[in-house]
Amino acid sequence: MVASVVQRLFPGTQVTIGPSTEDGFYYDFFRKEPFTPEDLERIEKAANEEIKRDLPFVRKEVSREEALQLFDKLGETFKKEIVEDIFSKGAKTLTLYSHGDWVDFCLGPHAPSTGRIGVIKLLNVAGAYWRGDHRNPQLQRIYGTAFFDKKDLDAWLKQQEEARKRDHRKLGKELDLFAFHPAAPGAVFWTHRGTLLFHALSNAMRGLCLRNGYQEIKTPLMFNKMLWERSGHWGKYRENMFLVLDPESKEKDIDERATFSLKPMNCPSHYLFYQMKKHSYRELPIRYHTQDVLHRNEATGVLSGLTRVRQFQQDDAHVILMESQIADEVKRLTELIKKVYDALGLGFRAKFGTRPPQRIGTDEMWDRAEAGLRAAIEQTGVDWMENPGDGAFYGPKLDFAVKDSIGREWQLGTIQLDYNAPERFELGYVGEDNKEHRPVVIHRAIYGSFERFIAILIEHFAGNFPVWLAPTQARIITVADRHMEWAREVHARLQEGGLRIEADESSEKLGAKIRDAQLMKIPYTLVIGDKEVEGRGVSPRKHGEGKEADLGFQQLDAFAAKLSAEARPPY
RNA sequence: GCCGACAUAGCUCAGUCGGUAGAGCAACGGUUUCGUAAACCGUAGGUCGCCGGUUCAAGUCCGGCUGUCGGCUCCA
Repeated sequence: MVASVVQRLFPGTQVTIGPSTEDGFYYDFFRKEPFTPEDLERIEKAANEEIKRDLPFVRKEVSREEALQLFDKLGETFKKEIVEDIFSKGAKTLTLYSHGDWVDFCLGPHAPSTGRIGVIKLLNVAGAYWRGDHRNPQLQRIYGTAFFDKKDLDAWLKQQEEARKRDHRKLGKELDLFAFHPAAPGAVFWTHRGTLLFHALSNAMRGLCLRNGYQEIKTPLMFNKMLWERSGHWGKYRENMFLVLDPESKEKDIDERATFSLKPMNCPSHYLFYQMKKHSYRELPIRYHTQDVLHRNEATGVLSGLTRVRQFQQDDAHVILMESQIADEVKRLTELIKKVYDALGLGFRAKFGTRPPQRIGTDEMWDRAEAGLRAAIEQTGVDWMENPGDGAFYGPKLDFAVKDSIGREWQLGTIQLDYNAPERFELGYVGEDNKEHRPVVIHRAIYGSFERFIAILIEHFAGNFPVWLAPTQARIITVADRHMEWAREVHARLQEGGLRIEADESSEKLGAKIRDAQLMKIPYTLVIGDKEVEGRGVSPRKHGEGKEADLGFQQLDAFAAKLSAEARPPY
């Protein structure tokens, strides 16, 4: 119906496709002039008037010839292309739906009439490529949604607005966690508070890896291009790599001038590391964990807050193992991921990417690899779906995805089998038979990148971090200056216990200091006045509103023990 | 990279028709010493993202660039 209104208001506009989405719909149009925000308002108004006319939707089945003739007459070249497609895939007829004198095809079903639609709200307009291919003409996509009545729409809009309040970019500024500067697009400035949060996560992962048979290593950040040629990155990934060019070189070709590249991934350097010694089958699986900085030269248009950056760190690991160990290892990994996500309360979905059309290795190998992954995921009981053909060319994978506050799904953790790398790098181990064998590699990350993971966590907790993650775990505030001495002692003693404590020594009133601490979403505010000085204790106030917030007087040692317990990572 | 929008003080934002930039908070100085979400008075703070153009005059209009945002493509 929106398309019919667009064609009436903007003659000459061609229609293409207009499917429904999770929370609304979009329709792609081909028109030279861009739709302005004002145009959207006009379209929305006209569409809602059309609803009131309550025109019936009429269904009709037509043959290929009839359909082509119809859309040819209407001058709808994009529609004709889809019609051809539908019939070439074996359809016998095409279902048309019309209302008034406007007609489109659709599998249906449709509502009986336009009056049933309720209320339409157009949200925004964006560019999109015909058939999702950037070599094709660019279309204009109008996004919108519809509800049975205005009240539901308003409620939904309000909810969207609430979600935007927990946007990590907004909270990152408000809670003083990170910043960006035009001088380094896509690279994060972590503030002290943000760095504390980063390290809390990073150290928890270190501990987890240490307890699960990993060795943490660090490898160079920059490598001679010969390494990338060997790994295949030079051929497949070079446009995403930051290259170091030889200033002396007179070569025009950037390929020839390049000498080194910043690493976009850790894998090749882990293979080099593995090869520095000879390995026995008894050592396998060997697990290397690295949290080094990576650089990927992402296209300007895709950068977005912390979720898509050019410089980032992963909780990356590569497991080198025998094929017979895959099923067991994948199960352990899936359980590890589940443990971490569950501890944080993150709802996630696993996506099982199976063999793509373009791939290496035998079908028998893929059968084994996919079966191993499938068995592992089924045993752990996590929510998963199959993404046929979404595996990497070198092996199948499991991706773990979580939604952000506005509903966009981001891939975080991943488990990928790799049969290609061991060949390229000629990795080997000495087997029981005293002969050289080829191992398999598993690439895995649990957080994915710290940057993206932190973005998701900020939105998930709306900035209200649990004590173990909170940059400041408690802030000390005094009622009057005469309480400063005890406050400083409390500060020092808690800090000595390894806790992240700060003190507000300003001359503000208590209420103002409480408010400041609350706005920073600090888990505990420790009030110190006459009572606390005398009793050698503190009066903690838990973050959040309400009468229960004030926990009342507590001895310092008792509170310190409680806070320390809460400060321990849950994994 | 492509399409569109946006860019004003540290932050959030106002700035009408083109006539020489403003608020609140934060900061700084002073006063205040107070018991659970904002004490009071004062001061300072700006190359209106950058470059160019139109104009007697540009935050305002036009063009280019950079960055950000919403999508698309991409995402080993």
